Amino acid sequence: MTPTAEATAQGGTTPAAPAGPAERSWTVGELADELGITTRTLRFYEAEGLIAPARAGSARVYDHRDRTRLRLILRGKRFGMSLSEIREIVDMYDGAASSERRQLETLLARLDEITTDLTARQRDLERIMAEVGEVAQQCRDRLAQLS
Amino acid sequence: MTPTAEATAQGGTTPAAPAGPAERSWTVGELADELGITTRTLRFYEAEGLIAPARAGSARVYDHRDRTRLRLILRGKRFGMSLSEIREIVDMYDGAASSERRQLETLLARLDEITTDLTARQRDLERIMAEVGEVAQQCRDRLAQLS
DNA sequence: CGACATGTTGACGTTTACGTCAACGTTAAG
DNA sequence: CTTAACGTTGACGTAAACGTCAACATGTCG
Repeated sequence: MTPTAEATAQGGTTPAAPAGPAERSWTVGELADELGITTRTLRFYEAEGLIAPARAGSARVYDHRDRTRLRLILRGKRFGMSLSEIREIVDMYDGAASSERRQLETLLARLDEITTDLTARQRDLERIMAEVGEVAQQCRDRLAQLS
Repeated sequence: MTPTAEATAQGGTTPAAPAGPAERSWTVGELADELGITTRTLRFYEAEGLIAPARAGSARVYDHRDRTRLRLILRGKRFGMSLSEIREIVDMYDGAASSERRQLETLLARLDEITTDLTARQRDLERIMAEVGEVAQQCRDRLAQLS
């Protein structure tokens, strides 16, 4: 329904648009390509409440905010967070604009926990890198021994 | 079968054993408790070829090497590696004792790749921490505004 | 000697994070 | 107007990483 004037904001560089900072938008396919994921994944994340792109009729329309959020999500994934953990965090980005003291305080407390966890992970990472480095050194030593 | 003299190495502190540095060993349950995982997980890792504990009859007997390896495995898991990736790495720990030039060289190359990946993850982590820190700061600002 | 704790091997169930169709609507080109 | 490209919503399949349960052996305490 309503297929009237939906095809807005397309031309990359609107020459001299006086009242708009060239609001770029993406389709599922475009964004999926750019992020190196599939459209299925994007729809899945939406169903899981991780993102909520606008719609042009029934088609999804992603903006900069969505894109940023997605990159955050993928970054979280890359170092082992589950989608529900990620959702918890990205939801906080919205919650930080709250104006209720109680809500802000519990949010801050949770952020502290997360920071603690992240710090621990950082240490884990350093240890792993150190150990990988050790093994590499052993390799080099052995190679040297083989003159 | 062969349930003869298997119950070795039990008493924590053999009073004055002259020729042994008190080789400690663990049962599945003990090790699972210590590592905060279940016995099922330990058996699963074994089936997947990640560890190969000794046997006393049919019972599994883990030594220090197994325990170290397990901690490595869990460390890897904690920051998002799959079990097959982990297996690849822990196998290298054994491979580093090789004496074949070719093998050592491919191993070193792989270790370089891994290091690159780990470095990338480190950056991801730093970014996430920075962003979480920003959100926390926003919270504090808003709390301050509520005087 | 019987109960109980702990071990063993299957075999099957479950959750997460998507992949893979199928069936359909909508512009864009030829 | 047909075809093709891209979008939509289900519905079902799947691989990884265990959990759960059954059926059994073994050692030990009272």
